Amino acid sequence: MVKPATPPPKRRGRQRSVAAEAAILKATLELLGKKSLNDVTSEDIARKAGVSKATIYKWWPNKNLVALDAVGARLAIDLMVPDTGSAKKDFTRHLKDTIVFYKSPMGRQLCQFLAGGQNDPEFLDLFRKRFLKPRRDSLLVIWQRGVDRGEIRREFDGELVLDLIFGPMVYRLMAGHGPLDEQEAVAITEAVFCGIALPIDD
Amino acid sequence: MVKPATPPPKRRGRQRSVAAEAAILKATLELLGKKSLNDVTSEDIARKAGVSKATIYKWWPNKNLVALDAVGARLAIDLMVPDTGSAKKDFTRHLKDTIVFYKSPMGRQLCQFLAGGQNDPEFLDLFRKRFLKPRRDSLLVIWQRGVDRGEIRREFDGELVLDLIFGPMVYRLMAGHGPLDEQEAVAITEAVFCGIALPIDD
Amino acid sequence: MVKPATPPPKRRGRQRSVAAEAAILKATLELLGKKSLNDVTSEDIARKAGVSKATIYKWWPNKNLVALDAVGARLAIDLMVPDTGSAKKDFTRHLKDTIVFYKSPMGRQLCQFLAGGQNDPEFLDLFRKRFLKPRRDSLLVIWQRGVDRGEIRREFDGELVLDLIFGPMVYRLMAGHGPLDEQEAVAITEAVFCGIALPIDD
Amino acid sequence: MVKPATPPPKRRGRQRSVAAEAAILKATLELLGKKSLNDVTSEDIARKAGVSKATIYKWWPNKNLVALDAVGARLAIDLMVPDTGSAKKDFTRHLKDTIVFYKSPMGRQLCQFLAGGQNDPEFLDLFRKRFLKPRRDSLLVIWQRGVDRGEIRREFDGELVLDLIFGPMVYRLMAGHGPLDEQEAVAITEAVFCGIALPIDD
DNA sequence: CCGTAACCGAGACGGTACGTCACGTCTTCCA
DNA sequence: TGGAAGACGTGACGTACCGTCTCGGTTACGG
Repeated sequence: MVKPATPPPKRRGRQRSVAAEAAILKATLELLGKKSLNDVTSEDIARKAGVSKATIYKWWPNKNLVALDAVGARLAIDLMVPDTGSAKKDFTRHLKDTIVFYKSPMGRQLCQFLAGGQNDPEFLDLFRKRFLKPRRDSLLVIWQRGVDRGEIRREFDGELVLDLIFGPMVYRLMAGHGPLDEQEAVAITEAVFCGIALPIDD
Repeated sequence: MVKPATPPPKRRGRQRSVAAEAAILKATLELLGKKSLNDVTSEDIARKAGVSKATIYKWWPNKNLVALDAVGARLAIDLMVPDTGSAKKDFTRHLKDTIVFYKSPMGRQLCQFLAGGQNDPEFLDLFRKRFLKPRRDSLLVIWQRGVDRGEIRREFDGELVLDLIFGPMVYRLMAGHGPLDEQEAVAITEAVFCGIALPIDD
Repeated sequence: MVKPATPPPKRRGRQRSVAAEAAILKATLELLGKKSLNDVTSEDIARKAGVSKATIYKWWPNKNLVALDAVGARLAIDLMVPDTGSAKKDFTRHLKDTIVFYKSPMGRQLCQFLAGGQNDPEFLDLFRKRFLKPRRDSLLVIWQRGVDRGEIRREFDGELVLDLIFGPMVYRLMAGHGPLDEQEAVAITEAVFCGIALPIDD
Repeated sequence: MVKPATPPPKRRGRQRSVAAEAAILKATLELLGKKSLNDVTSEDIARKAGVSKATIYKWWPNKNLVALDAVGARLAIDLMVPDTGSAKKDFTRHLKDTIVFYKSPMGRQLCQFLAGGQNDPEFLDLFRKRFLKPRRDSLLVIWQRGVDRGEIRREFDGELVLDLIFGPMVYRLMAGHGPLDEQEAVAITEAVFCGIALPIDD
């Protein structure tokens, strides 16, 4: 799956089992709903998927990448970006949704992956490419629209804007040092858009 | 050390070896400069400190908490907060310094700890209490001064302000999806203070 | 090996490595020739056998039972019982051989096992079943022939006869309080067969 | 205790605590009634005796020798040898008593010591000198009387006679492969005195 | 009658082996 | 020839007991 690329052009012998792959991803996803990434063992996955451990390692170089695919495949679906006509509203809306999802047991994976990536640069890289990048690219659309409509100042890089908005969420998700709910989402976008400085209304 | 609490004024029996504790923390710190937290084994620490593994486990429930103490003890020193007369300048200054430190090999620990904490709530909790909290409390002073001087709007919670400023840094440190240097530090505080929205008026 | 029971006619998956098992037993045997049973560590065995410690513990519950199998497998070979036509000569002959063997560095295992068994009833039980019993059963043949030929009084239990002959040897082997050589072997069987009492010749 | 030898001619400083020593021996003895020798840890003894571990190691080189002293001190008392006028009766009587004692929970120490001695020649040596030798010397008296009275053939060494009688018991105590009771005691001495061979004459 | 040496309890220490766990690889047989 | 079963080597884990070593404090001799 990591390198699906070209669909197999027909090979001799038994063909790769699509069922096995699906079972592996499904099992991984379910397990990740219950345990943290590194409490899920490769044997857990194999057993639950009714699959051999060797089959897993045949197609993925390690456990983490299985999880990445499992979560990635799933989230590819629900990538939809609001378009209310206001960048601020769009960001607020998306931030709220994102927070709700990532706080759910099924959604802690973002943190798990970031955590896993700290000890595995290769994995972190893939995580960015296959997980983060697509989402961020979608969100950049909001930013671009905002800039185009004259809602957002041009001098700030789009990437930076995303980090200004989602960085605080990521921080709180990972460190858990403060509340994280719809109210915070509103406050964050409000602050990012309007700034925390008092107008120097001399 | 994890629970030093009240240092008992006089205890019977052989006193806990200060040398051993110091050696453990020192060794841990040095090892953390070279390897990631979970590549440092308890035996590494024991060997390098010239200490028995059992001694480590007598005082710390696991390796992570040793590392926490090691780093904590060290950083307790260099907690100093700028005071230029401008909250924005103070935050910018501190953000720059912090970025430099956390990007150094010796400073990756913040990420390691956040990563470790994802699989160990108890550890995460302690990390917040003993590592995060003191730093944040110090930084709140900057915010408070800003509010008092009329530089910062009262309606934003101080904790939120910290996350607005440091969240983006944490995010980039952990995910590595974008650059992180002095220039970014300036851009972040600029954006957080002034907002990314275009003034509507003209 | 500890519970080979019925060798399953065909099993799925990778078969248990005969080479590994043989290497383990061989290594154990060699180590036992040099050190006492409890100076031989499981890591010694693993290293010398080029095998993982986990593999050892997969098949044997502990080190002692490995040793038991190692020695047992070896001694299964040289179980041969003399048949000179005289029970007394047979016993004497066998006692001599046995003494020579058990006094050799490679043969101290009987004592090691008896020693180990004092702290582990389960091990002692297995030692009896897999080590002692077969040897004693073989030796009972000598006794039976003696009874059949009218050389030995019927009123003594065969088991008791074995203990009368081998008990003194075991005692001296373990306690080391007296010499133990061919001469003693002769004296023991002589005494056991003819008694130490003076005939009341009147 | 191990080397009391000459009572100290008066030393400066605090005197050795008789109470501590007694407590250690008492505690050891009680623990040996419940657990096997090497399940009794030095800390068990220290705790139960209300004594410091260092105090133990100050006077005894290791745990086993403490146990030896503990048991030795106790058994020094009940060394009494029957004198019925018949060596065979005397031996039978003593064998019965001995079996009863050694089969009791408190009396398993003989086996424990022999077991412990297999890995510690020095300990085994001391065990022989301080435990075995005195008992055997006492029992030799029975043998000597038997010889003097013309009950026992002169050509057998006294030491050998003891092993003929007590070897089977030791063997069964340690290996547990056969019953051991009064009946066996009678059978053993009967066999040893009269021999197991059928008289050839008729 | 005071100093000092030898003792004592408590308990921390370095060391060594234990048996367990998860990883990712390898081997065998079956479909 | 792909895949399930499952055994394998590796290497870290945290625990247990050993016998040693400080501590602070307690006798009791000898000056």
